Amino acid sequence: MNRNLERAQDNFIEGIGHLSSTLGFSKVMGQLYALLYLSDKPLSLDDMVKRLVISKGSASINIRELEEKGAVKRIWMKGSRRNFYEAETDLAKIIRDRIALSTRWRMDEIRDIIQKSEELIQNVKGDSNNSEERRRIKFYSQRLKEMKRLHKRAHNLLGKLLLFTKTIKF
Amino acid sequence: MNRNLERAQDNFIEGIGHLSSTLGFSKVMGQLYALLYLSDKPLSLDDMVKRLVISKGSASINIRELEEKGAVKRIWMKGSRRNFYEAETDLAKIIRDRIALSTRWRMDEIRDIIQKSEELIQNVKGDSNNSEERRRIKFYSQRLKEMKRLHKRAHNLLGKLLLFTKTIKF
DNA sequence: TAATATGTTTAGAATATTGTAAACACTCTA
DNA sequence: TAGAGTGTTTACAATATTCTAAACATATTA
Repeated sequence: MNRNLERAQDNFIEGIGHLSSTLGFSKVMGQLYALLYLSDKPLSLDDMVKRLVISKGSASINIRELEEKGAVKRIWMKGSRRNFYEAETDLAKIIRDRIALSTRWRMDEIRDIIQKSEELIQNVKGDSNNSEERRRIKFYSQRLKEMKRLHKRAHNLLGKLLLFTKTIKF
Repeated sequence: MNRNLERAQDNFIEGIGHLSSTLGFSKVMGQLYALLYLSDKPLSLDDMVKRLVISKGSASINIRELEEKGAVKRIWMKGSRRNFYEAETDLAKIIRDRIALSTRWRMDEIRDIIQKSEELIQNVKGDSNNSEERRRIKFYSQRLKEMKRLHKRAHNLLGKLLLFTKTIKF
Protein backbone atom coordinates (compact mmCIF):
# COMPACT_ATOMS: atom_id res chain seq x y z
CA MET A 1 0.00 0.00 0.00
CA ASN A 2 1.09 3.55 -0.70
CA ARG A 3 3.35 4.47 2.20
CA ASN A 4 2.09 8.02 2.42
CA LEU A 5 -1.54 7.03 2.34
CA GLU A 6 -0.85 4.58 5.13
CA ARG A 7 0.83 7.26 7.18
CA ALA A 8 -2.08 9.60 6.64
CA GLN A 9 -4.50 6.93 7.78
CA ASP A 10 -2.36 6.14 10.78
CA ASN A 11 -2.63 9.74 11.89
CA PHE A 12 -6.39 9.54 11.80
CA ILE A 13 -6.48 6.10 13.45
CA GLU A 14 -4.21 7.16 16.25
CA GLY A 15 -6.20 10.32 16.86
CA ILE A 16 -9.52 8.54 17.07
CA GLY A 17 -7.95 5.87 19.27
CA HIS A 18 -6.85 8.53 21.71
CA LEU A 19 -10.21 10.24 21.64
CA SER A 20 -11.86 6.89 22.31
CA SER A 21 -9.78 6.34 25.42
CA THR A 22 -10.72 9.75 26.84
CA LEU A 23 -14.36 8.89 26.31
CA GLY A 24 -14.11 5.81 28.50
CA PHE A 25 -13.70 3.26 25.73
CA SER A 26 -10.53 1.42 24.92
CA LYS A 27 -7.98 2.78 22.51
CA VAL A 28 -8.19 -0.27 20.29
CA MET A 29 -11.93 0.16 19.97
CA GLY A 30 -11.45 3.61 18.54
CA GLN A 31 -8.67 2.43 16.26
CA LEU A 32 -10.76 -0.40 14.86
CA TYR A 33 -13.61 1.95 14.18
CA ALA A 34 -11.35 4.52 12.54
CA LEU A 35 -9.77 1.89 10.31
CA LEU A 36 -13.15 0.64 9.13
CA TYR A 37 -14.37 4.18 8.71
CA LEU A 38 -11.56 4.88 6.26
CA SER A 39 -11.76 1.58 4.44
CA ASP A 40 -13.54 1.43 1.09
CA LYS A 41 -14.39 -2.23 1.63
CA PRO A 42 -15.31 -4.46 4.58
CA LEU A 43 -12.35 -5.88 6.52
CA SER A 44 -11.88 -9.19 8.29
CA LEU A 45 -10.55 -9.60 11.79
CA ASP A 46 -7.20 -10.73 10.41
CA ASP A 47 -7.04 -7.76 8.08
CA MET A 48 -7.44 -5.45 11.04
CA VAL A 49 -5.02 -7.39 13.22
CA LYS A 50 -2.37 -7.11 10.54
CA ARG A 51 -3.02 -3.48 9.77
CA LEU A 52 -3.05 -2.28 13.38
CA VAL A 53 -0.47 -4.76 14.70
CA ILE A 54 -2.55 -5.87 17.65
CA SER A 55 -3.41 -9.26 19.07
CA LYS A 56 -6.30 -11.27 17.73
CA GLY A 57 -7.82 -11.60 21.17
CA SER A 58 -8.00 -7.89 21.66
CA ALA A 59 -9.40 -7.37 18.17
CA SER A 60 -12.04 -10.01 18.77
CA ILE A 61 -13.22 -8.54 22.06
CA ASN A 62 -13.18 -4.95 20.90
CA ILE A 63 -14.92 -5.54 17.60
CA ARG A 64 -17.69 -7.32 19.45
CA GLU A 65 -18.17 -4.36 21.73
CA LEU A 66 -18.31 -2.04 18.75
CA GLU A 67 -20.94 -4.29 17.25
CA GLU A 68 -22.98 -4.26 20.47
CA LYS A 69 -22.86 -0.48 20.48
CA GLY A 70 -24.08 -0.43 16.89
CA ALA A 71 -20.91 1.24 15.65
CA VAL A 72 -19.96 -1.48 13.18
CA LYS A 73 -21.91 -4.00 11.15
CA ARG A 74 -20.95 -7.56 10.42
CA ILE A 75 -21.00 -8.30 6.74
CA TRP A 76 -21.33 -11.63 5.05
CA MET A 77 -19.07 -12.01 2.07
CA LYS A 78 -20.12 -14.71 -0.35
CA GLY A 79 -17.51 -17.44 -0.61
CA SER A 80 -15.58 -16.53 2.53
CA ARG A 81 -15.83 -18.07 5.96
CA ARG A 82 -14.51 -14.98 7.61
CA ASN A 83 -16.50 -12.32 9.37
CA PHE A 84 -16.17 -8.98 7.70
CA TYR A 85 -16.96 -5.66 9.25
CA GLU A 86 -18.02 -2.27 8.04
CA ALA A 87 -18.28 1.02 9.90
CA GLU A 88 -21.74 2.33 10.65
CA THR A 89 -21.36 5.75 9.12
CA ASP A 90 -24.36 7.42 10.68
CA LEU A 91 -22.10 8.78 13.37
CA ALA A 92 -24.76 11.14 14.64
CA LYS A 93 -27.02 8.22 15.39
CA ILE A 94 -24.31 6.25 17.19
CA ILE A 95 -23.43 9.18 19.39
CA ARG A 96 -27.03 10.01 20.11
CA ASP A 97 -27.89 6.45 21.09
CA ARG A 98 -24.83 6.22 23.26
CA ILE A 99 -25.60 9.45 25.09
CA ALA A 100 -29.23 8.50 25.50
CA LEU A 101 -28.26 5.16 27.01
CA SER A 102 -25.51 6.30 29.32
CA THR A 103 -27.39 9.30 30.64
CA ARG A 104 -30.44 7.14 31.18
CA TRP A 105 -28.78 4.74 33.58
CA ARG A 106 -26.92 7.52 35.27
CA MET A 107 -30.17 9.32 35.91
CA ASP A 108 -31.61 6.07 37.20
CA GLU A 109 -28.65 5.56 39.48
CA ILE A 110 -29.12 9.03 40.95
CA ARG A 111 -32.83 8.43 41.38
CA ASP A 112 -32.10 5.24 43.29
CA ILE A 113 -29.59 6.92 45.58
CA ILE A 114 -32.07 9.64 46.43
CA GLN A 115 -34.86 7.17 46.98
CA LYS A 116 -32.81 4.95 49.26
CA SER A 117 -31.61 7.98 51.20
CA GLU A 118 -35.16 9.17 51.69
CA GLU A 119 -36.10 5.82 53.16
CA LEU A 120 -33.15 5.86 55.52
CA ILE A 121 -33.79 9.40 56.68
CA GLN A 122 -37.40 8.52 57.44
CA ASN A 123 -36.18 5.95 59.93
CA VAL A 124 -34.04 8.53 61.66
CA LYS A 125 -36.68 11.19 62.04
CA GLY A 126 -38.32 9.42 64.97
CA ASP A 127 -35.29 9.17 67.20
CA SER A 128 -34.15 12.76 67.19
CA ASN A 129 -33.01 13.47 70.73
CA ASN A 130 -31.66 16.99 70.76
CA SER A 131 -32.20 20.11 68.72
CA GLU A 132 -28.71 20.01 67.20
CA GLU A 133 -29.48 16.66 65.65
CA ARG A 134 -32.92 17.64 64.58
CA ARG A 135 -31.36 20.51 62.68
CA ARG A 136 -28.94 18.21 60.94
CA ILE A 137 -31.62 15.79 59.97
CA LYS A 138 -33.76 18.60 58.68
CA PHE A 139 -30.85 19.94 56.68
CA TYR A 140 -30.20 16.55 55.15
CA SER A 141 -33.85 16.17 54.16
CA GLN A 142 -33.78 19.63 52.68
CA ARG A 143 -30.77 18.81 50.51
CA LEU A 144 -32.34 15.58 49.36
CA LYS A 145 -35.42 17.49 48.34
CA GLU A 146 -33.33 19.95 46.34
CA MET A 147 -31.49 17.19 44.61
CA LYS A 148 -34.69 15.39 43.80
CA ARG A 149 -36.06 18.52 42.23
CA LEU A 150 -32.92 19.01 40.16
CA HIS A 151 -33.01 15.38 39.10
CA LYS A 152 -36.58 15.61 37.91
CA ARG A 153 -35.92 18.75 35.91
CA ALA A 154 -32.74 17.38 34.39
CA HIS A 155 -34.61 14.24 33.46
CA ASN A 156 -37.27 16.20 31.65
CA LEU A 157 -34.74 18.39 29.94
CA LEU A 158 -32.74 15.42 28.71
CA GLY A 159 -35.83 13.86 27.24
CA LYS A 160 -36.57 17.04 25.36
CA LEU A 161 -33.03 17.45 24.14
CA LEU A 162 -32.87 13.92 22.80
CA LEU A 163 -36.14 14.38 21.00
CA PHE A 164 -34.80 17.60 19.58
CA THR A 165 -31.57 16.12 18.29
CA LYS A 166 -33.52 13.38 16.57
CA THR A 167 -35.36 15.91 14.47
CA ILE A 168 -32.10 17.47 13.32
CA LYS A 169 -30.18 16.32 10.30
CA PHE A 170 -26.46 16.40 10.94
CA MET B 1 -23.36 11.58 65.92
CA ASN B 2 -26.67 9.80 65.56
CA ARG B 3 -25.79 6.37 64.23
CA ASN B 4 -28.76 6.17 61.91
CA LEU B 5 -28.22 9.60 60.48
CA GLU B 6 -24.62 8.67 59.83
CA ARG B 7 -25.68 5.51 58.07
CA ALA B 8 -28.16 7.41 55.95
CA GLN B 9 -25.46 9.88 54.94
CA ASP B 10 -23.05 7.05 54.18
CA ASN B 11 -25.52 5.64 51.71
CA PHE B 12 -25.66 8.93 49.87
CA ILE B 13 -21.91 9.45 50.04
CA GLU B 14 -21.16 5.99 48.73
CA GLY B 15 -23.65 6.39 45.89
CA ILE B 16 -22.24 9.70 44.74
CA GLY B 17 -18.73 8.32 45.06
CA HIS B 18 -19.61 5.50 42.73
CA LEU B 19 -21.32 7.82 40.29
CA SER B 20 -18.27 10.04 40.32
CA SER B 21 -16.01 7.16 39.35
CA THR B 22 -18.22 6.23 36.39
CA LEU B 23 -18.01 9.83 35.22
CA GLY B 24 -14.24 9.71 35.01
CA PHE B 25 -13.53 11.35 38.33
CA SER B 26 -12.16 9.61 41.39
CA LYS B 27 -14.42 8.00 43.95
CA VAL B 28 -13.01 10.13 46.74
CA MET B 29 -13.80 13.29 44.83
CA GLY B 30 -17.45 12.34 44.70
CA GLN B 31 -17.45 11.33 48.35
CA LEU B 32 -15.95 14.61 49.46
CA TYR B 33 -18.49 16.55 47.48
CA ALA B 34 -21.37 14.48 48.81
CA LEU B 35 -20.21 14.92 52.40
CA LEU B 36 -20.00 18.68 52.01
CA TYR B 37 -23.32 18.75 50.21
CA LEU B 38 -25.00 17.17 53.22
CA SER B 39 -23.19 19.18 55.83
CA ASP B 40 -24.95 22.13 57.44
CA LYS B 41 -21.61 23.81 58.13
CA PRO B 42 -18.24 24.07 56.39
CA LEU B 43 -15.81 21.25 57.10
CA SER B 44 -12.06 21.20 57.44
CA LEU B 45 -9.74 18.75 55.72
CA ASP B 46 -9.29 16.87 58.97
CA ASP B 47 -13.04 16.71 59.53
CA MET B 48 -13.44 15.05 56.17
CA VAL B 49 -10.47 12.74 56.65
CA LYS B 50 -11.95 11.52 59.91
CA ARG B 51 -15.47 11.20 58.61
CA LEU B 52 -14.59 9.33 55.41
CA VAL B 53 -11.62 7.41 56.84
CA ILE B 54 -9.27 8.31 54.01
CA SER B 55 -5.71 9.57 53.96
CA LYS B 56 -4.94 13.23 54.25
CA GLY B 57 -2.93 13.18 51.02
CA SER B 58 -5.84 11.91 49.03
CA ALA B 59 -8.19 14.38 50.66
CA SER B 60 -5.81 17.24 49.92
CA ILE B 61 -5.42 16.38 46.26
CA ASN B 62 -9.06 15.64 45.63
CA ILE B 63 -10.42 18.69 47.41
CA ARG B 64 -8.13 20.85 45.32
CA GLU B 65 -9.48 19.32 42.13
CA LEU B 66 -13.01 19.94 43.30
CA GLU B 67 -12.07 23.53 43.97
CA GLU B 68 -10.56 23.91 40.50
CA LYS B 69 -13.74 22.57 38.98
CA GLY B 70 -15.75 25.07 40.97
CA ALA B 71 -17.61 22.35 42.85
CA VAL B 72 -16.54 23.47 46.32
CA LYS B 73 -15.62 26.80 47.85
CA ARG B 74 -12.92 27.48 50.40
CA ILE B 75 -14.24 29.29 53.42
CA TRP B 76 -12.36 31.39 55.90
CA MET B 77 -13.47 30.81 59.46
CA LYS B 78 -12.56 33.57 61.81
CA GLY B 79 -10.22 32.40 64.53
CA SER B 80 -9.18 29.14 62.85
CA ARG B 81 -6.06 28.42 60.87
CA ARG B 82 -7.70 25.61 59.00
CA ASN B 83 -9.15 25.72 55.52
CA PHE B 84 -12.83 25.01 55.53
CA TYR B 85 -14.87 23.95 52.57
CA GLU B 86 -18.45 24.22 51.49
CA ALA B 87 -20.26 22.59 48.59
CA GLU B 88 -21.22 24.77 45.68
CA THR B 89 -24.91 23.96 45.57
CA ASP B 90 -25.70 25.31 42.15
CA LEU B 91 -25.29 21.83 40.76
CA ALA B 92 -26.78 22.78 37.44
CA LYS B 93 -24.07 25.34 36.91
CA ILE B 94 -21.28 22.94 37.82
CA ILE B 95 -22.54 20.31 35.43
CA ARG B 96 -23.11 22.80 32.66
CA ASP B 97 -19.65 24.29 32.97
CA ARG B 98 -18.11 20.85 33.09
CA ILE B 99 -19.92 19.68 29.96
CA ALA B 100 -19.14 22.88 28.14
CA LEU B 101 -15.47 22.55 28.93
CA SER B 102 -15.01 18.87 28.21
CA THR B 103 -16.96 18.92 24.97
CA ARG B 104 -15.07 21.98 23.87
CA TRP B 105 -11.68 20.37 23.98
CA ARG B 106 -12.99 17.18 22.54
CA MET B 107 -14.39 19.07 19.61
CA ASP B 108 -11.05 20.83 19.24
CA GLU B 109 -9.23 17.53 19.34
CA ILE B 110 -11.40 16.17 16.54
CA ARG B 111 -10.93 19.32 14.53
CA ASP B 112 -7.18 18.97 14.83
CA ILE B 113 -7.23 15.34 13.76
CA ILE B 114 -9.25 16.18 10.69
CA GLN B 115 -7.05 19.14 9.83
CA LYS B 116 -3.84 17.18 10.15
CA SER B 117 -5.30 14.35 8.10
CA GLU B 118 -6.30 16.75 5.35
CA GLU B 119 -2.75 18.03 5.16
CA LEU B 120 -1.33 14.54 4.98
CA ILE B 121 -3.77 13.43 2.30
CA GLN B 122 -2.86 16.45 0.20
CA ASN B 123 0.71 15.23 0.07
CA VAL B 124 -0.43 11.82 -1.14
CA LYS B 125 -2.65 13.04 -3.93
CA GLY B 126 0.25 13.77 -6.23
CA ASP B 127 1.90 10.38 -6.21
CA SER B 128 -1.12 8.24 -7.08
CA ASN B 129 0.25 5.55 -9.39
CA ASN B 130 -2.65 3.24 -10.16
CA SER B 131 -6.41 3.52 -10.23
CA GLU B 132 -6.85 1.24 -7.22
CA GLU B 133 -4.90 3.65 -5.08
CA ARG B 134 -6.53 6.67 -6.54
CA ARG B 135 -9.85 5.19 -5.50
CA ARG B 136 -8.66 4.65 -1.95
CA ILE B 137 -7.30 8.13 -1.66
CA LYS B 138 -10.52 9.55 -3.00
CA PHE B 139 -12.49 7.48 -0.55
CA TYR B 140 -10.38 8.70 2.34
CA SER B 141 -10.85 12.32 1.29
CA GLN B 142 -14.54 11.74 1.00
CA ARG B 143 -14.78 10.38 4.51
CA LEU B 144 -12.76 13.25 5.89
CA LYS B 145 -15.13 15.64 4.21
CA GLU B 146 -18.12 13.90 5.78
CA MET B 147 -16.56 13.97 9.20
CA LYS B 148 -15.68 17.61 8.83
CA ARG B 149 -19.26 18.39 8.00
CA LEU B 150 -20.54 16.45 10.97
CA HIS B 151 -18.05 18.16 13.21
CA LYS B 152 -19.10 21.59 12.10
CA ARG B 153 -22.77 20.86 12.63
CA ALA B 154 -22.20 19.23 16.00
CA HIS B 155 -20.16 22.24 17.03
CA ASN B 156 -22.96 24.62 16.15
CA LEU B 157 -25.55 22.46 17.82
CA LEU B 158 -23.54 22.25 21.03
CA GLY B 159 -23.22 25.99 21.13
CA LYS B 160 -26.94 26.37 20.80
CA LEU B 161 -27.70 23.73 23.40
CA LEU B 162 -25.42 25.30 25.97
CA LEU B 163 -26.99 28.67 25.37
CA PHE B 164 -30.37 27.07 25.77
CA THR B 165 -29.56 25.36 29.07
CA LYS B 166 -28.28 28.62 30.44
CA THR B 167 -31.66 30.24 29.98
CA ILE B 168 -33.36 27.44 31.91
CA LYS B 169 -33.84 27.48 35.64
CA PHE B 170 -33.31 24.04 37.13
C1' DT C 1 13.45 29.95 68.76
C1' DA C 2 11.25 25.62 69.88
C1' DA C 3 7.12 23.38 69.48
C1' DT C 4 2.81 22.85 67.24
C1' DA C 5 -0.66 22.96 63.67
C1' DT C 6 -1.72 22.43 59.08
C1' DG C 7 -1.47 21.37 54.19
C1' DT C 8 1.42 19.34 50.32
C1' DT C 9 4.43 16.25 48.11
C1' DT C 10 6.35 11.81 47.27
C1' DA C 11 7.46 6.90 47.18
C1' DG C 12 5.44 2.94 47.06
C1' DA C 13 1.40 -0.39 47.64
C1' DA C 14 -2.98 -1.89 46.01
C1' DT C 15 -6.10 -2.20 42.41
C1' DA C 16 -8.12 -2.05 37.92
C1' DT C 17 -7.74 -2.07 33.04
C1' DT C 18 -6.37 -3.78 28.85
C1' DG C 19 -3.45 -5.99 25.73
C1' DT C 20 -0.78 -10.46 24.37
C1' DA C 21 0.06 -15.27 23.45
C1' DA C 22 -1.45 -19.51 23.40
C1' DA C 23 -4.74 -22.96 24.14
C1' DC C 24 -9.18 -24.05 22.83
C1' DA C 25 -13.55 -24.94 20.25
C1' DC C 26 -16.01 -24.95 16.29
C1' DT C 27 -16.86 -25.40 11.39
C1' DC C 28 -15.84 -26.57 6.90
C1' DT C 29 -13.64 -29.24 3.33
C1' DA C 30 -10.51 -32.52 1.22
C1' DT D 1 -12.39 -38.16 9.76
C1' DA D 2 -8.05 -35.51 9.71
C1' DG D 3 -6.57 -31.16 9.19
C1' DA D 4 -6.88 -26.34 8.06
C1' DG D 5 -9.12 -21.99 8.87
C1' DT D 6 -11.34 -18.93 11.97
C1' DG D 7 -13.00 -16.71 16.18
C1' DT D 8 -13.14 -17.01 21.41
C1' DT D 9 -11.49 -17.70 25.92
C1' DT D 10 -8.03 -17.63 29.38
C1' DA D 11 -3.87 -16.93 32.04
C1' DC D 12 -0.68 -13.76 32.47
C1' DA D 13 2.02 -9.47 31.68
C1' DA D 14 2.24 -4.56 31.16
C1' DT D 15 0.43 -0.27 32.31
C1' DA D 16 -2.14 3.28 34.51
C1' DT D 17 -4.70 4.97 38.35
C1' DT D 18 -5.36 6.17 42.88
C1' DC D 19 -4.90 5.52 47.46
C1' DT D 20 -1.90 5.50 51.92
C1' DA D 21 1.80 6.64 54.99
C1' DA D 22 5.28 9.31 55.99
C1' DA D 23 8.39 12.88 55.13
C1' DC D 24 8.39 17.56 54.26
C1' DA D 25 7.41 22.68 54.09
C1' DT D 26 5.29 26.49 55.95
C1' DA D 27 3.09 29.33 59.10
C1' DT D 28 1.73 30.27 63.83
C1' DT D 29 2.06 30.52 68.72
C1' DA D 30 4.19 30.07 73.29
